[in-house]
Amino acid sequence: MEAFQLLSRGGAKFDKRRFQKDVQLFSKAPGKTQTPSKANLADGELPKELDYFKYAAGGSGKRKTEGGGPDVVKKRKVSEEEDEPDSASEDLEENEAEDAPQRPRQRIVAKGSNVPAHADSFTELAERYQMSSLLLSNLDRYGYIYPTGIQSYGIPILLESRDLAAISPTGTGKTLSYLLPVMASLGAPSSSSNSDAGAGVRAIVVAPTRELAHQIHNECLKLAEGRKWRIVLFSKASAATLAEKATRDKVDIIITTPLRLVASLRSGSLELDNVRHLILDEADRMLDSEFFPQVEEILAACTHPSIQKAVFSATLPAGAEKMAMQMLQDPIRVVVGLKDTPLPLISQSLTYVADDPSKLPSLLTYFAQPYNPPVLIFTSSQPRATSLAQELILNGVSNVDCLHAGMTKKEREDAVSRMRRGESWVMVSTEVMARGMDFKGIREVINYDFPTSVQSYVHRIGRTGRAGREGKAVTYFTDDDAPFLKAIANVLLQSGSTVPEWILKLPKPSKLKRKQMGKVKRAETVNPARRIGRNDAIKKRDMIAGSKRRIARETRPIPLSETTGEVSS
DNA sequence: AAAAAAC
Repeated sequence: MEAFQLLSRGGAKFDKRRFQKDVQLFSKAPGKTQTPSKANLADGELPKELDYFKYAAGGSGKRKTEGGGPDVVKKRKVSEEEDEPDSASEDLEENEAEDAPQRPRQRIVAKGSNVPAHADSFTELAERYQMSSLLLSNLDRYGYIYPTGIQSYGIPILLESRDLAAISPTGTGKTLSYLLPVMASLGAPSSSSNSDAGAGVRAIVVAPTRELAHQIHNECLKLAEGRKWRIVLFSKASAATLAEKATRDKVDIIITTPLRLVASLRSGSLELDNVRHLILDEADRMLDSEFFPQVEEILAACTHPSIQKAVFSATLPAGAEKMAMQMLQDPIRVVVGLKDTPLPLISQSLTYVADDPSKLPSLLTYFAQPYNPPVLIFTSSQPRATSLAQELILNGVSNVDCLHAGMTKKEREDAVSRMRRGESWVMVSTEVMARGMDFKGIREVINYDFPTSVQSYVHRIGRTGRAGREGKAVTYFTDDDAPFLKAIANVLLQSGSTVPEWILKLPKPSKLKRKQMGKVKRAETVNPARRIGRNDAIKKRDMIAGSKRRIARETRPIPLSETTGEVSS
């Protein structure tokens, strides 16, 4: 591992010309620059639904501290010039009024009892809820100009102490949607004269990976600047410190992964009886079968009668949503855009690679041509991530990094910071990077291994195209991936990308399976050996059906493209 | 449907 990091450190220097296209895009900002300012916030004439332009201004604005300020302007320009009434924008506008909008608009639906009015600006929020001027100036300092859709709807709901299930696409500012109201309603740090604060931790944010918890912690620290909040990124070390009561009582917010918190609960070193705010980020992940038992334990430990709970995600399958609604009290459900759908800003494509051995050559061909770094590559397992990274390095690809949960804490941290500094051109990773991570300006996501669910797909490709930027996502698929191909293809379609017609003609796997069960005798579907030598049609159908009982390896894999005629009938 | 991730 070390050797390969060394290898990856060497090689060509960062080539600025690679970015020239952007630099030009950014700097040739036209007359209508209109630097976002407070004056804009005051005009109060904003539409009820926040459009992408507005969203982009708010979201990419925060990048001005990290680099490339003018992109706020750039995005605005792009949005204004675009008048592509393509299927994606139409989808998103299905509930929109009659005025034919030139820009795609987000559809925002808030359901629940007595839904608080949304707020169109941060100043409006501050006035309505007496938010501290410090929070407001920190927003300003970090370039948050306009609230995004989810912020504009979600923040008032949380500030009015309501429970919330928030569904909003990747990269649309969900983190701020809960951090801001939590900090605003905590009022002041516990250590100061805050009479009704009580003793012990007052707010908890739970996230599925260390990297994401770390990132949320950083965001939280930004908002807290200038005041002595005690915001703790929960780790082994901080857990040990928090075991002392004197320390524990002064903590305001803990940001943690579930098992870390549960470990402290079990050891009796931490009590959550004063927790007033509990946030589950990546809620569907937190409620899946692996994490849910831990989340249950956390929920059970939060015994304060007036606890506020909220869940956030870009995806929330029906089952997870049901569970979420059960744990929430009189919740309000906010959906921005279409559930389980990527932003149309991400141009997606599917690439057929016949089988696993064909993937590496395809990827190397890709890297042999000019490409836009940084690129994030997803594999299905830790060993595959490691070996793919090594292969890329051996084949001369520059600045390759790897990140998966099998690496040490330090290795992971180092990989993330190289990514943050823009030193990684190519990051090979696993599902651990799929959710929540906000690396600035990832230009392209490559699904080297096919994602195992629509949710995984949506989150993975959501690492690009964040905060109003454009992004590109390529997904490799093999014959083995056929059973799940159509579901993903539909996601592409729904978000405005195009899909080869033959893929759309694929029947639903389950349906086909049933059909096949009717035709093929039971014994044959049970015994894979019996199928060898059968005619191609059956083999093909087997592949499409994705039966676990695969045809023996010696059978030549049949490219899916050759099979469409038959299976689509 | 299944791996990854959480300590």
